[in-house]
Amino acid sequence: MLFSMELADRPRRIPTQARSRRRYEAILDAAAAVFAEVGFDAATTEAIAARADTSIGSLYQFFPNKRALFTGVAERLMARETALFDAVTAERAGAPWPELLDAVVGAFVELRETEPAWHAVWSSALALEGEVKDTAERCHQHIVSRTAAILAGYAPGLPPARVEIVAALLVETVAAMLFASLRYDATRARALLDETTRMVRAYAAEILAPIDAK
Amino acid sequence: MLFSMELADRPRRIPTQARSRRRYEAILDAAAAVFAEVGFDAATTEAIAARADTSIGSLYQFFPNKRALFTGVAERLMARETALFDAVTAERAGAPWPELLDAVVGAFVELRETEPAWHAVWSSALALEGEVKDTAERCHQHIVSRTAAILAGYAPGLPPARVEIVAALLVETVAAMLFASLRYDATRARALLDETTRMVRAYAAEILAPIDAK
Amino acid sequence: MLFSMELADRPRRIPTQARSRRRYEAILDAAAAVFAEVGFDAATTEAIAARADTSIGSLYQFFPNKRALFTGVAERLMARETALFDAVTAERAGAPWPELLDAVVGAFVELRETEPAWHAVWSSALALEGEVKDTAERCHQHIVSRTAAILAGYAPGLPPARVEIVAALLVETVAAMLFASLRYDATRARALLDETTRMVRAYAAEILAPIDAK
Amino acid sequence: MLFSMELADRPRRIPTQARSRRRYEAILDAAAAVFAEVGFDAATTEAIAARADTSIGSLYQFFPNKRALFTGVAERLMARETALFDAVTAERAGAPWPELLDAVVGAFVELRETEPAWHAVWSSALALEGEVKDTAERCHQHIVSRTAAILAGYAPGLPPARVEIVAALLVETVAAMLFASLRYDATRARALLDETTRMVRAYAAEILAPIDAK
DNA sequence: AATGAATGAGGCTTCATTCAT
DNA sequence: GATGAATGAAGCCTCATTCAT
Repeated sequence: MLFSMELADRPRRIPTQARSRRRYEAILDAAAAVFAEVGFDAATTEAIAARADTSIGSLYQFFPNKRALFTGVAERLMARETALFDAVTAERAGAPWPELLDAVVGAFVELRETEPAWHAVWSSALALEGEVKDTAERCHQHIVSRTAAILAGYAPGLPPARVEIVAALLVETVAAMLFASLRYDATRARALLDETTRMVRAYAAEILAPIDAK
Repeated sequence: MLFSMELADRPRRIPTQARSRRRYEAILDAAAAVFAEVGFDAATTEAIAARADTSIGSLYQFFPNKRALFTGVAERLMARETALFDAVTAERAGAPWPELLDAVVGAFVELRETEPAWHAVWSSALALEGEVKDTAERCHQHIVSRTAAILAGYAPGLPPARVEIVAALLVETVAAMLFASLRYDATRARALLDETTRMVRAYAAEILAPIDAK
Repeated sequence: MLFSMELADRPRRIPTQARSRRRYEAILDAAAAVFAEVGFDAATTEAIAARADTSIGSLYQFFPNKRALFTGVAERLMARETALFDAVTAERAGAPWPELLDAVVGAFVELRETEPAWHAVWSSALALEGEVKDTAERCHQHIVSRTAAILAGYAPGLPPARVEIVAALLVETVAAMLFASLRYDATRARALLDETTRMVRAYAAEILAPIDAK
Repeated sequence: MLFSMELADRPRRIPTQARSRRRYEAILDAAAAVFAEVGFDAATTEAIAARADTSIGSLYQFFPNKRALFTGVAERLMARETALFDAVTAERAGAPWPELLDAVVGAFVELRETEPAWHAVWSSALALEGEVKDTAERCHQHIVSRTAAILAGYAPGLPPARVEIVAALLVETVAAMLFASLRYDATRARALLDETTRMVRAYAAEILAPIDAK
C-alpha cells in the first residue's frame, strides 16, 4: 500500500548480485517452460517454483504476482527479439531485399525454436491487460518502425503512410505464419514458411518495382 | 450417473421446442459475448448464465460443462463460417480471381464484425483439447480444401502439392490479418486488410502468371 | 406452510384409484431398485422417476421429498417383513424350537433375496433421522416382542427381563448375519448362515435346557 | 498437475514435523468427529476444517479429497483395532477360552467408546469403493485369521474349513453386536453385549466339547 | 393430474498470495 | 533472504424441489 508500485505486473527488481541473479533467471526459465507447456492460465506458481528448484516464497520475492512472472518472461523474450532483429538487419545493411527478408525470417524461425515460451507469450501477451500488452506492443512497434525505415531505404518514393502500413503488414504476416506453422508438422511448417517468403517477395517486388521502373 | 455417457464437450440435447430453443440460443449468445470479453479461462459459467438471464441450473441442463459451452459457440461460428465461405465462392464461381478474393475477404470482415466471439474462438479453439479442436481443424481444413479446388481451377498447371500449400498460406494469411486487424483502430484495420488483399493479389498474380504465360 | 404435515417424510397419500396406485407402486419399485443400487445419498430423484417411467413432477405428487420416498420403500419392506415373520411363526406355532428357528431364518434369507432394497433400507434406515427410523424401530420392536412371546412359551421359567434381552439378541444376530452374508460369495454366505443357526441353536439349548432339566 | 499421481484416496503426505503433525492429527480427529456425527455423505469438508480450527486450504494440503480424509480416519482406526486385537490376544495366550473371549469383547467395547468414528467407519467403509474398502477388508480378514489360528489351538481336531467359518461367524457376531448396541441405552447395551458373550460361549462350548469328550 | 424445464443453494476443490519461522 | 505451511476467495457443477403449461 505504501509501495503501491509493487502492485504492478513487473518484477519487483532485477537483482544484480550473482546469486540472486542466478535464481532470478532460473525462475524466469522455469516460468517460460511452464507457460510454454500449459499456457498462462493453467500454469501454477507452485509448478514454476518447483521447476526452478525454489520455494514459492522466493518466487514472490522477485515477482509480486503471476502476471509479473509472465511479464518477466515476455520482456526477456521481447528484448531478445528486438536485439535479434536489429542485429540481423544491421549486419545486412544494404544487402538486396530478398536476402534481407530471408535472413530475418530465418533468424526468427530459429528464435522460435530456441525460445520455448515464444508461442505462449505471443498468444497471451496481447490478450492480457496491462504491462505485458504494452511491452508486446512496444516490441512489435519497434520492429515495424525499423522495418519501415529499411523499406523506405529500398523504395524512397513510397509515401510514408504507405510505408508504415506495408511494414506493418510484412511484420504481421511473418509473425503470423511463424505462429501458424507451429500447428503443422515439420515438413509442412517448412513449406508454409518458404511459401511465405515467396509471397512476401512477390509483394515486395510489386511495391518496389514501379519505383525502380520510373 | 444418469447422463454418464455425456461427459463429452457437447450439448446434452439441442432443444427443438420454441421456448427452449430460444433459451438455448440465448445461452449460446451470452457465452459468445462473455468468451469474447474475457476469454475462455476467465469466463465464468455464472457470468454466462447471468448474461443469458437464466440460472446456472438451466445452463447446465443444456451444456454439461464449460467446455461444451465453448464448443457450442465455436461450432455455431464454424458452421456459419463454412456456409459463408461456400456461399460467397459459389456465387462468384468463375469470376476473376481478384474479385473473388475481395468478396471473400469482405465477407469475412463482416462476419468478424458480427460475431463477437470470433476472436475468442479462434484464439482458444486450437489451444483447447478435444471436440473444439477437431471442429476448428475441420472447419479450417474445409476452407483450405475448397480454396485449393478453386485455385486449381484458375491455375490448372500447378502441381497439387503446391496448390495445397498455397491454399493453406492464403487462408492462414487472410485469417491472421483478420485477427491482427482487431488490434488496430478502424482506419488502420481497414488499411491493413486492403493491403493484405493487395499482397495476396500480387502473390496470386505471380503464381497464375507463369501458367498463363506459357 | 399451511399444510405443514406435507413436510413430513411420508408419502403425501397412498392412492386408491387403480391407475394412480399402479404409478405409486411403480415409483416405489423404482426407488427400491435405485436405493439398492447406489444407496440413499447417491440416488437421485430424477433417476428414480426415470426408472419408474414417470416425470419428477409426478413423483413429487406422491412423495413430498426424497426421504419420503425412502420411507415409502422402507415401510413397504417393513410391512412385508412383519407379515412374513407373523405368518411363519403362526404356521409353526408349537413346533420344536429348532424347526421354528430354521423356518424363520429360511424365510428371511428368501425375503432378502427377493427385496432388492433390503440391504439399502436396513443400512440407512437407522442412520436417517425421523420417520424412517421410527418405522424401522417399530418393525424391529414388533419382531423382538413376538420373539419374546414365543420364547416365553418355550421357556416359561425365564424371567421376563431376560426373555426380552435374549429375544433382542436373537433378532439382532440373525438380522446382522443376514446382512453380513451379503459381503460373502454365495457358498460362504450359505455357510455363514448355516453356522449362525447352529450357534443360535446351541445358545437356545443352553437357555431352554435348565428349565427342561428341572 | 504437479500432484497428478496423487489422485488416490490417500494423504498427500504424512507430516513428521511436530507442528504439522499436530495439525494433521487435528484434522483427522475433526474428520472422525464429523463423520461420526453425520456420516460420510452428509459430512462437508468445510465442517471438518472448521472443527479442526483450520482453513480448507490446509485440509487439502494434507488430503487430496474427501474420500482420502475418510480413508485416513478409517486406516487409523483399523490400525488401532488390529493392534488392540493382537495385544489382547497375545497377553492372554493360553488363557481359558471364556476369559479370552471376555477380554476381547471388553477391549472392543472400550475401543468403540473411545473412537467416535467407529460406527461411521464400519458402516461406510465397506460400502465405499477403493482404498477404504481394501483397508477395511484387510483389517477384518486379519482379525478373522488370527481368531481362526487361536481357535485351532483350542480345538485341534476341527477341520480347517470349519475353523475358518466359525472364526468368521464369531468376529461378525461380536462386531455386529458392538454395532447394534449403539442403538441401545447404556444399560441395555451392556446387557446385550453380556448376552452376546454368553451366546458365544455356549456356541464355543459345543464346538470345543466333542473334541474334549473324545 | 402430468410434465419437465427452471431454479439456486451448497458442496468440493484449486491456487494465488501471505506470513510466521 | 529463504522457506513452505496456511489462508480463503472463487469457480465449477449437482440435484432436490418448484411451478408454469
